[in-house]
Amino acid sequence: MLSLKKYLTEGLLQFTILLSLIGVRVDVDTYLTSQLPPLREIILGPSSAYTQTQFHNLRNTLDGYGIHPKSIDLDNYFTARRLLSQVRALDRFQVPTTEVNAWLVHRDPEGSVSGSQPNSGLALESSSGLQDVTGPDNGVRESETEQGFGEDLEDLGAVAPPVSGDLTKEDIDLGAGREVFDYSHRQKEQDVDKNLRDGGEQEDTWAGEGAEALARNLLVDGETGESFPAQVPGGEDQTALSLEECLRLLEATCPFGENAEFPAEVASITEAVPSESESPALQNSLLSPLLTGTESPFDLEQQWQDLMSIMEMQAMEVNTSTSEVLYNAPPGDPLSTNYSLAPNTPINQNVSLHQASLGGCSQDFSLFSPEVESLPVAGSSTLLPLVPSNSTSLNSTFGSTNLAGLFFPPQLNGTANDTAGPELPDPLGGLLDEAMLDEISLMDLAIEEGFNPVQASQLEEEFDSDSGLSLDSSHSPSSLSSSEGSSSSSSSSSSSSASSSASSSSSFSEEGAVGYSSDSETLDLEEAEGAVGYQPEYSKFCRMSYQDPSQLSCLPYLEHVGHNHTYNMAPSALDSADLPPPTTLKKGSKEKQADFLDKQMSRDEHRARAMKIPFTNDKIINLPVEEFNELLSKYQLSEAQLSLIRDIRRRGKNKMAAQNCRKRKLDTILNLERDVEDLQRDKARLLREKVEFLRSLRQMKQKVQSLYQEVFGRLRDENGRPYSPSQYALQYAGDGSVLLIPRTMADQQARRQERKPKDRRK
DNA sequence: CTAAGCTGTCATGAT
DNA sequence: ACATCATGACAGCTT
Repeated sequence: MLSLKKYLTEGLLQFTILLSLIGVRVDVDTYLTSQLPPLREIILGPSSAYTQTQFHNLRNTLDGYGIHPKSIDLDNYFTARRLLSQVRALDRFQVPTTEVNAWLVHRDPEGSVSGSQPNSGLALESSSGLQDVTGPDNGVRESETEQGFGEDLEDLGAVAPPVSGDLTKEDIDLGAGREVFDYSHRQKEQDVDKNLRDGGEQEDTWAGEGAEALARNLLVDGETGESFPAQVPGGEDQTALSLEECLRLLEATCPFGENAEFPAEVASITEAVPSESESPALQNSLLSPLLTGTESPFDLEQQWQDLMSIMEMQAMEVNTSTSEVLYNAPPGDPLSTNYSLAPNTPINQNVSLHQASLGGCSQDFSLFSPEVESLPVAGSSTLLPLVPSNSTSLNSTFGSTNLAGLFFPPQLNGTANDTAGPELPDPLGGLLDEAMLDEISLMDLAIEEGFNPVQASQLEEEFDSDSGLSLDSSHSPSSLSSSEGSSSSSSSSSSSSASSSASSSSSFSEEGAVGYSSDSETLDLEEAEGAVGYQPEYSKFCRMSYQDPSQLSCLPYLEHVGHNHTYNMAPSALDSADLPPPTTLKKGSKEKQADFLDKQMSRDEHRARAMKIPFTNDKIINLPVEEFNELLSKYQLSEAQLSLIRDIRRRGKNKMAAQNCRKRKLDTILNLERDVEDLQRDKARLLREKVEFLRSLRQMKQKVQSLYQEVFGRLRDENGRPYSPSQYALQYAGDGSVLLIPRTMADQQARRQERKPKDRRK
């Protein structure tokens, strides 16, 4: 019993560590990158440690089957201890989205993560498979870290296509088997694989033991997890119970004391694991061609789906706030809930996408390729030979807990495609299409700009600066307008956008101060004239029409002018007729000056002169009503003069109004143009961020997957034998604890969860 | 000579 | 009721 307890404790501890890692965000990278070959190997997969079978074999090799836990892996003690410390740091494991979000925020260096990701779940066992799988990823990832955004994109999308193309039947099968939803399908595949590799020690066909287990589960089915152990046959039941106890103990104390032995075991395992990437270069070379072209779209698609899934998960969490028992927990468990939602959930999406890719179908498929290919494909290829049972078991377990969705890339969940695939398109189709377009555009932008994920912030800044440039451009127009001298009421336009405020404000102030420059200029000229040359001009004017300004001789003309359009022609004709002859022909510079001034004068000014109006048009137009009335009252003016003055004032004001109106119009257009540009930048930025988030999410999923496998692989029953992934699965309870339950039960719960969400949605 | 743009003006409605 | 503003529509002028 003691030994059993130790084993259980070990397993629990490991699992706890895993969970903590998941929740806390362990630095897998550190382990991987750092000089800890063993762990790295374990995570990355080539090593036997990763897979249950492998681990088992390893144990046999090292210590033999019944080896005592303590003797096994003292080496790993430190590693385990480190993990444990991290775990302790975490209060409790919580799979919920919150955790996921945290990951997103604290994204680990891509290089390290990426290295683990692709391989994590799948590729562990077969060296060749591992090489294939890991090689590409590693190469890509590494390059990714330092490379630009485009490369990231490539990384995301690039890997998939090649892999898909290379996928063998086995791969496809694995993908299908992986699917969380279709458990039976998975099981069968798993069984087959196991039989081939492990000799099907514990694995029974789904129909066989699985059916029984299912039946038991049904009995237990229970809403209460407690009953569960009883359902499990013999040792399994005990195991489950013991696990529960262990969990409690862990939660209560989480001491290392007894567990010390077990950590050591972990360490040994880690060491045993081979280096992750043996043939990265080869992989890269193979993949590189594919990656370049279509990767980005694929990746984007995938990420988009991931994002969708995250959002859904969050929503689900909110909905399913109620806590649930560990065994029955599925409904309460956010993950499980999500899982149930599968079709709509990210997981489902992934699955469907994955399938599409596998099927070699349409664009969707191609889109997904990046993730799918990178992880799932590689994993599948490797897994088929090596870890059939593990992969399937993992899938099933994850599926039950929703974690599957998180952990497993679309490919892993591949089998789900069959079921979920069809459903996905409907809800997501439109969005996806849009998203795809956006993403594509984003990609274009990204490519054009060549920004890296790492450089996202920089890019944003650049964008800001760009916006500044745009502002400048906008400024130029505004400045032009200001130069034009209109006193545009830019206030309205400026108010439209804060960004524009700077430019608009500047223009505004100028405008406000100056008013229409043209007007001011004219005014200046006029005033100058008024001081010096007004009379001369006037006389000159009057010569033509002359005689008595006050008399009727001018009136006809004035009347003519007074009329709307007709007057324009008449006066101008008069002016032209009158002025040119005297001035141009015989007079010198003075004449020319006068002529120039005349030309500068507006029609109304000419008219005013013709009418001998005693004050400037500027005053007529710009004086306040009161002052204007006073001014008029000071002079005794004829009706014609008064009429002309009113018309001049009216036209002058209308002229300014028109100028303001046009300026406003122009500003509005410019602001709209700038707004469009800003929105486009924001859109591009958001898309980049989305890509980043999706990438980090994927990495986290991979981490979780690898951790799950690692923990599960270290679990031992009372006999010191590893648990069969096909028969057992780790399930996360709402309270943060982790349970080892029969796969049948897990599957059942998963199905239940699936139904609920669907119903709810409908 | 024509087209396009700019500007001034008018008519009209809103403030 | 009046003054002013805003704006569409026109027409003339300039390029």
